[in-house]
Amino acid sequence: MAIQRSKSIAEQVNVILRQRILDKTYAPGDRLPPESVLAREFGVSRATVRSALARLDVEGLILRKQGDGTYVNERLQEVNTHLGGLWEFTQLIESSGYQPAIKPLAAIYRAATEREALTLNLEPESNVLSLDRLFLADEQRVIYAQNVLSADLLQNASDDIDASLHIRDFMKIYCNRDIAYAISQICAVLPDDAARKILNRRAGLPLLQLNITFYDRQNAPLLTGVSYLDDSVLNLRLVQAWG
Amino acid sequence: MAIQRSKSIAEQVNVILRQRILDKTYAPGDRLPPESVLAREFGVSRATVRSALARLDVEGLILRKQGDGTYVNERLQEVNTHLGGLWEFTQLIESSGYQPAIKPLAAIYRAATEREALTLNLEPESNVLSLDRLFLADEQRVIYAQNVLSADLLQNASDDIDASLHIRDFMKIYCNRDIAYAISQICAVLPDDAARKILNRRAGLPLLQLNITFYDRQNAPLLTGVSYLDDSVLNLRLVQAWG
DNA sequence: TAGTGGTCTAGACCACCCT
DNA sequence: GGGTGGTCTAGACCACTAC
Repeated sequence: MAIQRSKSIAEQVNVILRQRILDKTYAPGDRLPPESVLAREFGVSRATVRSALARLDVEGLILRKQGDGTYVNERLQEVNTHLGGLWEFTQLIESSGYQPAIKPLAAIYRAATEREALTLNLEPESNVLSLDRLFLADEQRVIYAQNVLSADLLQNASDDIDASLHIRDFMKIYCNRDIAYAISQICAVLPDDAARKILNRRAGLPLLQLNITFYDRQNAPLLTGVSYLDDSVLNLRLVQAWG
Repeated sequence: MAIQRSKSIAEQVNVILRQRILDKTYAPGDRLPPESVLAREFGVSRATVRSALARLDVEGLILRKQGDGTYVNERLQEVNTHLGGLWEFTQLIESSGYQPAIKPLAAIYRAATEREALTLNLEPESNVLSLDRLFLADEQRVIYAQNVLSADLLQNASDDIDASLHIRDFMKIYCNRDIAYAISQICAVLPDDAARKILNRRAGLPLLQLNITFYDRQNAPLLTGVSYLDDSVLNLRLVQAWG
């Protein structure tokens, strides 16, 4: 878990508060100390504390009541992800209580399909790297992900690519690119035989299909892919705070 | 460009900027004026402008680049929702380019099922109001929603309930309750015959199923339901900004 | 009424990108 | 260097809730 970009003060406060909620220093249903008290404790301004609390609010971890106080949401034991974490498959698996693992199935260079070239803004038939990966939750097969990126993006075109990395780390290490946002389409499908067998799924049962394309800050498409998610194992529970 | 004091200033600035993006005053790919200029134009502080821009950023409508500027995301024509709008079905339909309509199918009182009583924190067999509604997109049937709430919540227990309201307005008008957040589960299912026929769907085709429960700020469950979504008509396209 | 979160301000400094 | 967004501060007032 090498993210460690808790650089800003607000982010650090966020981490501390989250930890206190998780280890029940602030127990479920409890009222947190007022923002002014937290600000004094951490030696920061109230605005900084509010910035940290805002994230916890969006995730549903806390409930804020004007004129009253801020409370730990006691209903979040059963929820395994908030909306922002939808595309972090390993994190999704982990927060469902499983041990995540990524098993690379294939990493091959080939010509782009028409759809891929269009999505990635490439010339037809351009050379792309195709990554097939299987996500495991406690040895159970839960997500089958097929991703494609332009071969031109790869800087260290070594032959031994570590396809078990998080997609974000993969893009950073091999392409020196940062993912800024993603556009996705979610639908229900009956998987083809290949996907069905890889996920060890009985015929006739539907799966969730996620078509995801990642972009960088310059709005250049970096990577596109199709993922199949077995929702019989992985409960996709989301919490969404109301604006 | 008068700023009214009714809603928050940041919200009004947000609406104005969103409008300018939609009507192409700020065209796709364009750089927005700097925050300091916007602050001066609206006569507000830079923090307020930033608060307004933050929402547009989360929705993917703009891309912010440190040291450079803020740009209109030119890739958002095809996206019909951001994650926060997932549970606003009419808004979802509207932003897909269709005319939304809610057709009430049934509004009956009955005893709660075991699952419903558990979810809503009710005594077994409590009296509940069951609302069956069909969402139309340009006359096409796209979402079939079955919702249930405790009969005790209804204050004006009139016989003529308007079930064509948005669920948020419904809770406000008939129960005087505000929805604070929702916990949902999303999965792919083969619908039973009833749901299949209501949505006019061929047999054997999967649908998206959303199990949603709404809560208020006091963390009391207000309403729970199951919705079936026809993703062949309604493309569920989401944009998710990366933290 | 006292205390809470919600909002807004004015100003400061930093990190980063451009030329 | 000059300008941009990113962060943080100190202080103010408002809206709401509990008592």
